[in-house]
Amino acid sequence: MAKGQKRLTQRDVARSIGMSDMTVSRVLAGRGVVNSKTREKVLKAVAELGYVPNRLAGSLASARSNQVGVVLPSITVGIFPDVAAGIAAELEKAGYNPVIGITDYDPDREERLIESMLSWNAAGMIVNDFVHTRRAARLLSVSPAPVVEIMQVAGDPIDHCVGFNHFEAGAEMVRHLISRGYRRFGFLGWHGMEFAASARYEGIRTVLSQAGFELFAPSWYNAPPGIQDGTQGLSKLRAARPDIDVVIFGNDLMAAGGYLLSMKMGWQVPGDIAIAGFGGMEIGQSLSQKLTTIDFPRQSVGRTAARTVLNLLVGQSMPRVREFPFDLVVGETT
Amino acid sequence: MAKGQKRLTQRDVARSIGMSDMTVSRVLAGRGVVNSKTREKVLKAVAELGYVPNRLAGSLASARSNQVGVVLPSITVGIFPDVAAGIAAELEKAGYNPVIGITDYDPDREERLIESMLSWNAAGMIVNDFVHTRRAARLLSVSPAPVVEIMQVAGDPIDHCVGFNHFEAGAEMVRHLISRGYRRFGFLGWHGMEFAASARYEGIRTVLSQAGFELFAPSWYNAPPGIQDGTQGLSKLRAARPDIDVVIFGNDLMAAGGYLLSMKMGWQVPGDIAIAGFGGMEIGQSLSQKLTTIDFPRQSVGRTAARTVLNLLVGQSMPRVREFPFDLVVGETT
DNA sequence: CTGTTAGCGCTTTCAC
DNA sequence: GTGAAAGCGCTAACAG
Repeated sequence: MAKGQKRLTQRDVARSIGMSDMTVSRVLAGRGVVNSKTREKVLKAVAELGYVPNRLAGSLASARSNQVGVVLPSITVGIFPDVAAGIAAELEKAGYNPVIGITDYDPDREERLIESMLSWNAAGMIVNDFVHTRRAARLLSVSPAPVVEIMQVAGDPIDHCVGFNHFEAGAEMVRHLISRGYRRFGFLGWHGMEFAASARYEGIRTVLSQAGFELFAPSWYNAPPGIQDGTQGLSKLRAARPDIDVVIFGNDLMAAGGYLLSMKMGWQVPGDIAIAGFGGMEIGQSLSQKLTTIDFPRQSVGRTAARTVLNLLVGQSMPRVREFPFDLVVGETT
Repeated sequence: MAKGQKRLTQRDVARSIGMSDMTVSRVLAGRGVVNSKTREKVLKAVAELGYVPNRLAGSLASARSNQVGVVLPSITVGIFPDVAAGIAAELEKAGYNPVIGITDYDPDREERLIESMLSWNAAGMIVNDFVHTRRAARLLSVSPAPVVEIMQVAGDPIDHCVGFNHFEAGAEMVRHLISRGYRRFGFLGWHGMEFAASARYEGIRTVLSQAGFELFAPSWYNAPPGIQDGTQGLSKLRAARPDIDVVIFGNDLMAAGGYLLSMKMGWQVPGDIAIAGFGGMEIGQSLSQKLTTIDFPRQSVGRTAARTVLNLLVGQSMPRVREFPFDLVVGETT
């Protein structure tokens, strides 16, 4: 391998065909007019030499960049993989690249990632939620790059936001369950740094207390829970409170875990126990009975967040707050 | 918001405390010696002004970068989310950032992403598998950045590789199943652009044909299959060949789908039908019966790939090929 | 349509 | 321990 060779420059390309570097720049950047024969000569030389432009230099000189910073708590959990995929797909169509950073739910890490991305002249920033360290928030608001905060809409965006009304999602789920006749509610979830989940829980709690129904919410997890947390959680919950007639799980993974336990134990769903989740993940719709859940258009939010950045970049004005509708999916488990 | 203001420079910081920009540079870059009082003055000014260094300029001048390009087919499918998380975690510990690109199993997109990352002076590159366009391979091998190809080990790496012997994983699974007494094998999976999956299939096919047993592999999917593909696939397979006594699924998601179908239909597992998967995903271990599968240490591969890049960057030599062991997980479904 | 000049914001190198 | 000069590789702006 040629590891360690000197890198070719635009000038090398220009020299090889007896032109100035500016001409090569014009061809490669696609700005300004160039004679079509000259253009071809340039492209041929570029291909032959295997020249790769140094965008660092270009971006420094032009103060433009095609990188968009994307800072998320996780790329493995819940709706984030799909959101990230949506962002990546939309950016790529426009010739932009996502630079993805994972905070692992740590605000300081988020701050560092944001700083790092801004220091690389990110053209725009997509970050999770409204909660940032004071410094991170300052960096974002001071930066000339457009900023889109995703997932939630109930808050005051630094710049722009696109997401869901999670409080309302929780509320809607409860209204459905009440209309189905359920009266004794259980909840299993986490809400550590997952503020959208907390908002959903608030919605659940509020509507239930308004309606005068009880909510039994015994266990909280301090990491994003999975299938087995749902299984174990439901097992304990039932032991403690056999009278609970419906359990709302913080996400579809947990709900699936709860459902699988119910099957194993021979509990009738619904009947002995009803089950609901959040997220609209494939697993919930793949069980023997389809899970009742709230489906969030995950890819769409990602795509819209990306489009918002891209549009702002070309000077098009965008609504500060973009709320996406969610879908109550009435399955067979309630 | 202050969108659109002129960006602060090192010189602004220097002026504000009556020093030269070089001194600020030394403090911020941590190179060279600076009087400790001067250092503090600089840091104070930096914090007060909210100065964020322009790494573009720094990296251009120093020809150094802390960005590592990571090019994967997907971040939502199979083992990739965990691999990516492992890479990100390890890079971050060392003060490096991953720049993640998603090819969606498109070689041309991979080429574009690789070019883009190299043009940003990526310090290193982590890419999936050994299959690239000719130009992408050339760009990687010509680049001064260390390159690590991940997932597979059976091949000739451009530079370095870390991954699994997928052929052997398939072979091992079949040996286990044969030892359990199964004789009529079914397989459901895809192997479009997922070369690791193809290698596993080859392992399966080879061992079976050596042993003289039949393999019925009717349906191929042209996208990464999920739970429901497993359900539908098994349903059709059973209709066509009720005598098949064990089905190997290309991944644990499909296997879970097959298992859930079996529960629903009242097929005994194993007995009426045995089920095996690949991946070691949570879902397989969360079913009423634990799934027999091959567990790949996904995070570890990511971490090791990252460490390989980081070590090469500091001049430490690394083995060209790093093979990770996998685990046969004997569950209750075979 | 093409070339020249200047400079992006930083770091390297060499003085002092 | 600190500063001055030069330059990384490209593009903006202007000249021709």
